[in-house]
Amino acid sequence: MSKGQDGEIGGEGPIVVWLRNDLRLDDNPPLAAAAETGRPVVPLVVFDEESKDVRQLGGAHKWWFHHSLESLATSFRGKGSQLTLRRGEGAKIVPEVMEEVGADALVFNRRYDEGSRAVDDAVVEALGDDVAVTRYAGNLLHNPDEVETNSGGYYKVYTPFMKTVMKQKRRAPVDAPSGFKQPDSFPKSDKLEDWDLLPTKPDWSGGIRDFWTVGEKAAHDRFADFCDECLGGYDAGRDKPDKDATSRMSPHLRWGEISPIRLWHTANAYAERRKTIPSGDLESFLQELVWRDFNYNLLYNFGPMATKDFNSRFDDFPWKSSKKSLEAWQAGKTGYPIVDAGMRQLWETGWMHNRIRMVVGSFLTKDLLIDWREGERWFWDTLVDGDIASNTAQWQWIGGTGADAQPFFRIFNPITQSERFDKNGDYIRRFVPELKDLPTKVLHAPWDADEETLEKAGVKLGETYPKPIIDHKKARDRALGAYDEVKG
DNA sequence: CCACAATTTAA
DNA sequence: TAAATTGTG
Repeated sequence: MSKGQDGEIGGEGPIVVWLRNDLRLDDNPPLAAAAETGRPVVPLVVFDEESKDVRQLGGAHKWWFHHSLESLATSFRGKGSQLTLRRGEGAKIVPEVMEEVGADALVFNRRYDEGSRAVDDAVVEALGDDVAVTRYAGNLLHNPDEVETNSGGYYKVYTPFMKTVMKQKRRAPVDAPSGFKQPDSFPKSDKLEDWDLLPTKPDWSGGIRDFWTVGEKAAHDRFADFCDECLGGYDAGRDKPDKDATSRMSPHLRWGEISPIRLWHTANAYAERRKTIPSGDLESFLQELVWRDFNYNLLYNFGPMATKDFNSRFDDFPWKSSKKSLEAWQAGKTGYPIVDAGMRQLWETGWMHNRIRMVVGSFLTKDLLIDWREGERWFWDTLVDGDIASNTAQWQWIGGTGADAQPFFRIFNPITQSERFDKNGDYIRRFVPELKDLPTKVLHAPWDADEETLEKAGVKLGETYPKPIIDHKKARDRALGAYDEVKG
């Protein structure tokens, strides 16, 4: 059985390409390698809710998954091929499909979380020795076991990891195959509609639909626009939630509609061509891609991350469980406009600006003292980009429990953050419309406004908009006190 | 009690 | 966004 990303594909019959978080034709190494052999290619997607320890998709995930598959199926049809959809346990379904088409080779991109790795190993095990399996590394800049410290370990700190990655050679992107040889007959396929991935009554997906275009082509188009309009000035622009100045590649990367290697090369080539992009802006963008690799490095080399504090000192941290506070946070009704704007953006669009993710995360874990796992779970359920590595790593970062985390005692002041990053209040006004007529100087902290100002804007605190559910100063002191208990 | 408007809610 | 629920003349 062959292994590794440069391995030849063994066997001589049809090849099954098992697609997972790589729903694309461009820069997809196993797909390209399979097409290149000239042997029949069978692209397969398995919807697996049965294998143990695999995290179930959240609602927003499912919406994206549906539309991404629709788009991918169209792409394959355009190349004279056909995407096969099957539902069930990976270790049962993959061998079944291979048998059905007489395939003797299986190729796929590696996955890095424990649960998925177990499924992949179980599939390989179930296939036995008559089938050649080749695993590729198509979804990261580097395989996490290929970025080592000088002493042969793995990085727990971002900056040295980033410096090593910047120096490292990485593979060049591979173009989408121009076509695929068909098998004698394609395996039977489920109907996408039967997977029930879309919400029915009520259909809550309108806000998401308005905000996003799903699929490989949309990802490339959006990124081209981003390079034209936002790459120059990215370093400062990315921190302004009221501007549309981030790449918004996160869901496309999450589902693998575009690869990080492709983004890396496209951004570099663009900056090369247009000499006007300041190098610091390009660098900042590339470093965001490195953060994604760093998170996978943590997950793969030190996981699990969704459940266990990276820094075990926090295992005994006195988190509070308050259903009421958690629900107010989830609903965007904390009484802190910047926090509420973020939480409502998430609910409406399936996404939240990264700057604001930090603000709401700090508020949940430090002001409300609620366990970061609660926040992580909510994000997993509501984000279209909820990523097994980045979501967990970022929650541990903001909660202070992670590797190279924000120190727990660094507690964001939601008012200062709001004034600094949403200076004109456009972001708040967009997502918290009941405050839109307040003058900007009181918008960030409406409880400080005088009666007349509130009345003129039609705001009645406690009625049209909540009073703050907690006093930040007191909450800050309480958090520091709680931290004393575990800081040792 | 209805017709329609306004508001809430749904992963 | 749009269905479901609540409010109003």
